[in-house]
Amino acid sequence: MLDIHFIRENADVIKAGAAKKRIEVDVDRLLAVDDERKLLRQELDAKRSEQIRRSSEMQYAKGFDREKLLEAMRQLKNGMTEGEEKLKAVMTEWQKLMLMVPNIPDMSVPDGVSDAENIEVKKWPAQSAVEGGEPATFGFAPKGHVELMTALGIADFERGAKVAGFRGYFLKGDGVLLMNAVWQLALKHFSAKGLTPLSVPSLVRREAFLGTGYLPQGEEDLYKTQDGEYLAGTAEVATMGYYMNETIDLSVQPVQFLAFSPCFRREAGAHGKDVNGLIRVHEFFKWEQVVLCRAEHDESVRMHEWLNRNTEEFIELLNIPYHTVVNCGGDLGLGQVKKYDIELWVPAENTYREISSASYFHDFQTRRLNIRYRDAEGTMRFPHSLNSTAIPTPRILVSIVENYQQADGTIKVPEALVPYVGKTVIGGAR
RNA sequence: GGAGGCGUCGCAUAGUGGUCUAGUGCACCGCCUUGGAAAGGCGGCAGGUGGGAAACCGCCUCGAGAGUUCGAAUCUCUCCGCCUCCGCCA
Repeated sequence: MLDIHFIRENADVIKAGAAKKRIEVDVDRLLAVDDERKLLRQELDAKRSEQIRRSSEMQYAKGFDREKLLEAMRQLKNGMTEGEEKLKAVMTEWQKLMLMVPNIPDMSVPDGVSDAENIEVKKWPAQSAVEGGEPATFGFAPKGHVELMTALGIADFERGAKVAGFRGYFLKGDGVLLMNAVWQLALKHFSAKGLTPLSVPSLVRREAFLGTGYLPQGEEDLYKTQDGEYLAGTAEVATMGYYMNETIDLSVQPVQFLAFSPCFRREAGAHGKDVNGLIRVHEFFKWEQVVLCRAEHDESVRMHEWLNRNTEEFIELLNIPYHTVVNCGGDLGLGQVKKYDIELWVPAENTYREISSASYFHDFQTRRLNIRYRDAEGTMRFPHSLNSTAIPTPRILVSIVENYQQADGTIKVPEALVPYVGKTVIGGAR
């Protein structure tokens, strides 16, 4: 949510921003409703003021005076009830419209409709081994992770579907060790960056979803319980909710969390996509970086680069080819100002696949969540919020097993993971 | 799952229908006093929101929302949270 004063003064900027994001919003309607809101409020305030004045006279009034006062108060109250009802109706529309106003994308965000128009800003390793600029070289035709993992008995998709349904999976044996090794390495790497580990709820009440911007628009993508909670698709929701309705202290340092949680996604709009394997599943586990910092654009930009770089470094530890893209306007969410995606090389598909997403929001989320801090001058302000994937599992296993596969179908364990897996090769002689 | 209790300013507490512009203590900030401090004295000390150039003025908020009333921190209902006891349970 944006500040209504800001919207009033910058209606054209908002409209241009929404157009860049390909989001429809009726700013003019909002401004008209807001005018009405202010007018009704003023009328009502004047009446309330009179009511308060009169009712204090009431207690001392006797006999005829009292009767007269009572009658006057009744009429005043009738007028107030009418005004209150009008205001309530106006406020309902006002709030609905306010929740629809998107945050403004940064100048540096490229124009474009969909992820197809995201722009590569970095490729690693810098010199790709293969002509055409693509990174992976094998002396053999690389297999896909479903085939590899099934053959090694470290994942079971048939039984996954039998037990959990569409997009179900089991990890087994070294598959579990590999996932656990990624968690261990992530905990070590990101903690060392100064992030505080946080284990967070996945079962979360509606409020934090509204606050982070996943609701009201994203209802379709969420699982809901019979008690009214939702299953979060990311630890961001609960982590941002952590300080909701609180005043935090940012005088010493930003809030920096490394949150872990199971994640649940209905993938309602993606029925035909990635139907096999570990790329797109309904439940998974993710480490997420979440930051609250001072409400300064430069600070947001600095933290954004830092968060994204943290994840790039982690991928470099695993030594998997990747590139980083800056997302175009049409690929940005309602609250996002700018977003980077990190995409890892998936040899069997001969393409990069998204593994991480780093975004900043300015005060869009904290305003909705009512998280505040006192700045150096003592003024209450909404901090800036950012979040970025640290690492998702089991999706990362796709790139690990495909990039580290050997001709005989065994998988070399990335060096950084060896201490946690406890072996150098998965599969082969036992 | 059952029974009961409780949510008031940063913290602690007072307040059971109008005199509440929510009092008091602690903490915090400024000043006085002091060689410096403590103690003491004086003053300040909530967040929103609307009007105004400003001074200032109006309105809202006693967990949240709805209701009763001319008038609600106070009465009623619903929800949220916390505590105690019983039951069940990893």
